[in-house]
Amino acid sequence: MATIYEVADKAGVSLSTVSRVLNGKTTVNPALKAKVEEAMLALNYRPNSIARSLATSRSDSVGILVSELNSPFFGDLMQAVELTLRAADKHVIITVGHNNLETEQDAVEFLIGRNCDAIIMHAEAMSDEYLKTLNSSRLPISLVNRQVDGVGEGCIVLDNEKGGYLATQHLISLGHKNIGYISGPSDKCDANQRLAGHKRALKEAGIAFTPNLVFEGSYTEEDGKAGLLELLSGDSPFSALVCANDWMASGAMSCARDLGMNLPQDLSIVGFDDAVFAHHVFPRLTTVSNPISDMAAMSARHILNVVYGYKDEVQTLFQPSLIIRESTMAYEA
Amino acid sequence: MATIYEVADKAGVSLSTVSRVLNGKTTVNPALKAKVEEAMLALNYRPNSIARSLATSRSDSVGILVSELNSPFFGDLMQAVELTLRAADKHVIITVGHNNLETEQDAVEFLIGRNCDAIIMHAEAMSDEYLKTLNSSRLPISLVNRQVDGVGEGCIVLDNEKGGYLATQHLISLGHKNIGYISGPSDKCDANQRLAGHKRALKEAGIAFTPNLVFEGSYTEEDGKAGLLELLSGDSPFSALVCANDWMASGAMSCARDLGMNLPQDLSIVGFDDAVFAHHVFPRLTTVSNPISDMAAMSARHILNVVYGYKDEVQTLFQPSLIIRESTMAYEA
DNA sequence: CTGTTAGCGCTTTCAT
DNA sequence: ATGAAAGCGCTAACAG
Repeated sequence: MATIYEVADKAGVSLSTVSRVLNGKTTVNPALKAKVEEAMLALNYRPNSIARSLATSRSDSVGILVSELNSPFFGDLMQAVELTLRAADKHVIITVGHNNLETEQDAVEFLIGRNCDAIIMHAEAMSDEYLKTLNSSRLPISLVNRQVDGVGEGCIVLDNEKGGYLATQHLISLGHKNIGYISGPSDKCDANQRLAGHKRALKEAGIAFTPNLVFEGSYTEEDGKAGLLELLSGDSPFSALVCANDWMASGAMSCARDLGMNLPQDLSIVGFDDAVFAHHVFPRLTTVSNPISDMAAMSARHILNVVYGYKDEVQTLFQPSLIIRESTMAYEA
Repeated sequence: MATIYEVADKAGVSLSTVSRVLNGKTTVNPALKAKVEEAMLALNYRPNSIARSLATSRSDSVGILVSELNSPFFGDLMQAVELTLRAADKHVIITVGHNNLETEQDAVEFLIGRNCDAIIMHAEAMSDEYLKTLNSSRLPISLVNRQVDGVGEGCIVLDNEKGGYLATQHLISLGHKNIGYISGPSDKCDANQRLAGHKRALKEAGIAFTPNLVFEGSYTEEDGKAGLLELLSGDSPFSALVCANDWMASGAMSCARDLGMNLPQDLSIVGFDDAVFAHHVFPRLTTVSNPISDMAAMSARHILNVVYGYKDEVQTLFQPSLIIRESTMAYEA
């Protein structure tokens, strides 16, 4: 790989001149500039971004931290961030936290070591403290799906409470009165908010909340199944079920079918997230949309503002909306 | 961030000593070593991998090039590579090619500029030439799902022909004689191989190949629909359909249902890849497994061998297998 | 075994 | 507008 020296040599100028045409910040004599460009072409010169990064302690790339690489949710998140940043000529460095504290911290240190200009993350295990400290160091962060005081506009969140409300309210409007709820893990803030929304809808409709009718899962397909089984074995009957995400809804659906139930006649089910497969399941799943792509893009935009001097509006709170498909129907006595 | 100088200072040694304990290649006086480690701890020292990379032109990280970030297929690929490499303490830098020549080349140059020690890629647009050149430069590459002479063991491929054969053969064994085929784009090698397998199964069973019964799509859900419609409008009836991937199968299935067909009674369908959603569709999809995770992991292992001195066996050809679910059934006259 | 000294390829004052 | 020179944080000969 040709270096800037060789280019300077070939063009008969100093390396600072080459550097200048490279960065285009200051003006360079057109004639020299042409020579330099010619030399770069001839030598097939590619600037070494490592060297540049060492010299500037910038890198024109932002880190992303996701929990998993192979989930539709994180797929959408990564895709949106990458697209937004690519449009601004920034690169993206993806790391994985595997939902584990140590791995998440490793990932962040990797990114710091790589001179990332900022980090966009979906951190599940890290403490608020750590995140706050991180953000107040010279490395801006943006948190998707998590609210941490002290990170301010960097937090891009969904109104989960509203989503939970929407799901349950939909069922109530369909005439259901006994509604089961399969929740996410209670140490996840989004899970609690969704559940809170569920309770609010119940309360608003004058329906008493029945603790027996909620099962706490961990967002997996298996837990959807386990949850349904558990709820069914209890002594509180129900004609509808809301699941705090689509995976659990899918698990509950196939379990219900295995049990010989007819969907949605015997049980109305609503999910949450509108994952890609929501319209693949049968019956197609009524769910609450989670505009993760928009949120991720916004997160990227915030970073663009903060570190690269852009001046776009940023919206920090996103609204979910109900997507009615075929997995829910009116209550039949 | 503390530098190696400050550590050396604090520990009262030279920076080379610090460098030595850092890399652990040569022996260092235990007493000094302890001092250094203490100093590192006190200063919360983190080596700057950029600087190290500039000095060594190595980076302990390997690049990955995928076509998309948000597809189950590439999700599995990335996940497997990341896991394998993480276990060997290597990092991964992911880039996206968007199925576009220029973007793919950009991505590769980004990776080169970042001093990646190797690249694992699923390159769709790049020419064999380019790939070969790349590989013969000092940067080893590994190609998943693509065979390029000159890259040798770096090519990790699936026996696509076998897969196509399996799919069709399954249908034939079920008594079907008129079998539609929705193919992938004919400029994709895997698509052609799968089709070739289909033809072989037909021939072996003494069934004449009917060009009218094949539709060329581009692996999208929409094309599954378009394909079915096109085939249905033709004058060659068929009782079964093989789709060259699960997306198209899914599209064909929902289209068929929209048309009022009963599945699988009116039409048996088999897919290819065994994507996550294959068991979400209804009826659950009979398909051909594509062991992409294993292949990706193998690809990583090959890189580990070539650039980091590991000595594992590598297998370059993988076999697909038939996964029978509920979307296919015996032919009824 | 330890310290000194050059770089790695580029940016960035500082003069000119 | 251009060039010379210092330095980003680290590794790797080379002496000692």
